[in-house]
Amino acid sequence: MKQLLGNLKIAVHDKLYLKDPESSLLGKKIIEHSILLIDEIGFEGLTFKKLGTAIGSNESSVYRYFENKHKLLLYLTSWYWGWIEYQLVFETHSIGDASEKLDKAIEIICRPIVEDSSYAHINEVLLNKMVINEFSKSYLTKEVDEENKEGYFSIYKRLVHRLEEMIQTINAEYKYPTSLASTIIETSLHQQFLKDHFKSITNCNNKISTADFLLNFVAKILKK
Amino acid sequence: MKQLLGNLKIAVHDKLYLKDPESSLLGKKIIEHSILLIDEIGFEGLTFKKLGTAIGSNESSVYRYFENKHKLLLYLTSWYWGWIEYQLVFETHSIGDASEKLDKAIEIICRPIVEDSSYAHINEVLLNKMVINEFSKSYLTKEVDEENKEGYFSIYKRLVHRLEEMIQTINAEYKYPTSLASTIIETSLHQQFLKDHFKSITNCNNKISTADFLLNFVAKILKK
DNA sequence: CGAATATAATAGTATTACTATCATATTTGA
DNA sequence: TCAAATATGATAGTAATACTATTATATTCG
Repeated sequence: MKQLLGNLKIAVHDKLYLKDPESSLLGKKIIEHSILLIDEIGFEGLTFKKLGTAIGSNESSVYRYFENKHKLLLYLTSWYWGWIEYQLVFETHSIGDASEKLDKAIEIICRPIVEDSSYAHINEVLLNKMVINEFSKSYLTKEVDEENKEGYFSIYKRLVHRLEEMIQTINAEYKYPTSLASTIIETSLHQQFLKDHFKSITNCNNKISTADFLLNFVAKILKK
Repeated sequence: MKQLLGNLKIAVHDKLYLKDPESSLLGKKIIEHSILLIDEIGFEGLTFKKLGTAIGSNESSVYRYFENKHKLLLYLTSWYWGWIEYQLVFETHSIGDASEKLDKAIEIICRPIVEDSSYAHINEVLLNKMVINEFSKSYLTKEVDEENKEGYFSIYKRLVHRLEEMIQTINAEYKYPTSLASTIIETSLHQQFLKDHFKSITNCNNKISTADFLLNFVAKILKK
């Protein structure tokens, strides 16, 4: 993985930033500390003023990279899904059997994150936590339709379509491949959240993983 | 339904308000217009100042009923789940067959909302839209654990447990009844949202309902 | 009818979410 | 290498938000 992704830049929609944060040290510090700060105080608590202080600079420097914190959230979540997508594509590429392929994909989506040293400024473990807690907020807005039209969610949607294709290959007669694909991703995040905060309404825990639940689930649904 | 619920007050956790909005005309107007206003401008756009104007009063009056808009959101979503729960309990009560019972429950959770004249000040159609768009935001916060301990989410969790019980009755060997129950509710909201905003990643539309997807889904998962 | 309670109006505060301006440092490219 | 361009840093300012506090005015209730 490390070797494969070593020099790959995760391509995020370029209207999500004013200046590419990957293009400078300061930009990378913004990304780095936004993840750390959101983990500490939550997305609602984040302000560009605090983020400015965290990077040893001030508000105005952050505003030169991102219009507002909503765009920053879109940037971070897009990056995350892009990163997951690469792993999924590379790690399932050589698998011939469709069922095995989908299982692997589910494992990749659900597995505990390990840090990827290719991106030194990004703490993937915390970024995953952030996606679990904040991703929904990136689209549950009044502006979702415009922003969707702009293409801000295309990486996420593409990931859903990759799962959909696998599902269709396994069972072409199954009537809801797209919904099942989007449900897999949504459920992987939701059950993870429940495990951390509403233990009484999930069976997922340290012994039973979200992947176990989803693998069982998908196997039964797609059985002919 | 109307007759049954006619005089029933949906019981919402009493720490969610400072003064019970059901106890006065002004309180009911706050509830009524908060739903309308959130539909218009979204939860992020809502302020107590705007809400005050909407009810023909001002900010300070609203603050006498609710501490802040987060508590108002918790109140509204609790009320919604309580209302759904009553329907579910009454409408499935007399059904003997467990599978039939769960199917009915899913239909109730997913069905297009019709206004319930028992609660004149609540527009259930818009409230349902609000729950789809805003419910996640009520728990995706830094305070979720404390608030959960306080019992602010108990109606929602109780609803999940009602589904869980049905699932267990149908198939006692199924290993993930709680996760399946929480997934059903989450998916019903999520697929509805996708249908409205991300059509390309769902199969649900005017012809195929979210209930169709979930019914098919649950039947396969619980088949012995 | 007077006391208690609910509502309305106004004012004030700290913070947020920016925009604008200017100074200074750093890079780069002729 | 030096001037120009660009990036960063610091400060100031604004409208709006999310409240709290106070006082005045209705309303209702014993």
